[in-house]
Amino acid sequence: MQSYSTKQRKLLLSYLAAHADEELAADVISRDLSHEGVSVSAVYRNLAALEADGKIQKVTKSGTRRAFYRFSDAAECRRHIHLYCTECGKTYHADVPTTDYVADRIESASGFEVDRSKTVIRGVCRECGKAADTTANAKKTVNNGSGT
Amino acid sequence: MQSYSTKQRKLLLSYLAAHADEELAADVISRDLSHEGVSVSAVYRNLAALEADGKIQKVTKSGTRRAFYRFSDAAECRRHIHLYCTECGKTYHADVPTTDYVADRIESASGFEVDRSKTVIRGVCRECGKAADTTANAKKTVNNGSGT
DNA sequence: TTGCGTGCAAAGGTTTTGCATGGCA
DNA sequence: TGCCATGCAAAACCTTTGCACGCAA
Repeated sequence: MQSYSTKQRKLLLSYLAAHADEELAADVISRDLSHEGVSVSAVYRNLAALEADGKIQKVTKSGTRRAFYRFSDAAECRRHIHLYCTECGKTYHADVPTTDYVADRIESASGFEVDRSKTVIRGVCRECGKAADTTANAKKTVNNGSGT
Repeated sequence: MQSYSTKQRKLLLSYLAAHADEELAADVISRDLSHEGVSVSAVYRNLAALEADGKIQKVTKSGTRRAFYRFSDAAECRRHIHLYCTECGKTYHADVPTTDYVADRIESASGFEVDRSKTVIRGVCRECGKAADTTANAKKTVNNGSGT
């Protein structure tokens, strides 16, 4: 299947690049791009294509019905695992040595080949962890849901 | 908020327990449970509550519009990271030492506190990796999408 | 008895699609 | 020129909700 480089496609791509590592809702992207003449369907269609292509990831958030899309620069990001802070929503990059270390360890232990580009580790970043510690004085239990 | 133990709730819980680590669509759960008198709304409402409670996770899959839910036994699973094979859809458990190793490494390198119960590492399991290798003789490129 | 949970069906919001037209190569 | 991509609006779909009733505690 051929693929043309249309104005809409370019705009979407540059929008995504400008918002790398953020989790974006389709309607937000759509709204921001509508000024420049990109229709909702174009956004959805391109988003779907990019996702099928592995260039962006679709994620779900609790409490809302819509899907969110996350883009990261391929060359830059293929190498390392992402750390997503469930408190502030920011995404961090684990450094390459750490990533390699982690991936190797898992691969040698389980024979499981880690796909760095698709793996997102969830947890709490340093900043939010600090904040929580402070709060913890008053309220000891911070984030101890049960879970899997 | 009080919480009653209803027939539907029990059925859903035991259904989830019987399908631990699988990624289940709400309508599938609903269909399977409808025989025993659990309505769609009950399924959704309970699923939402369980998710808000951190007991199950909601995930998105590419190519479909619906949400999938994954349950794992809390006591058993809180300790280790999950490895989700994007080829066959199975979820594996990294052993506890490996999990600790990985989590510690990330925590010490980035100050990022890993939430084991919410982290799912994506990649290809040993079985599927083997299968791919065999195929690779004919077709060298196996799964090299770009990505983040 | 109190009030949470359920079922049903209607409402809701997000995402997908059909069709005619526009634009890239 | 040939075909992919876009726009628009309607359709589809999954999920959520309102309301009255049932049931756990």
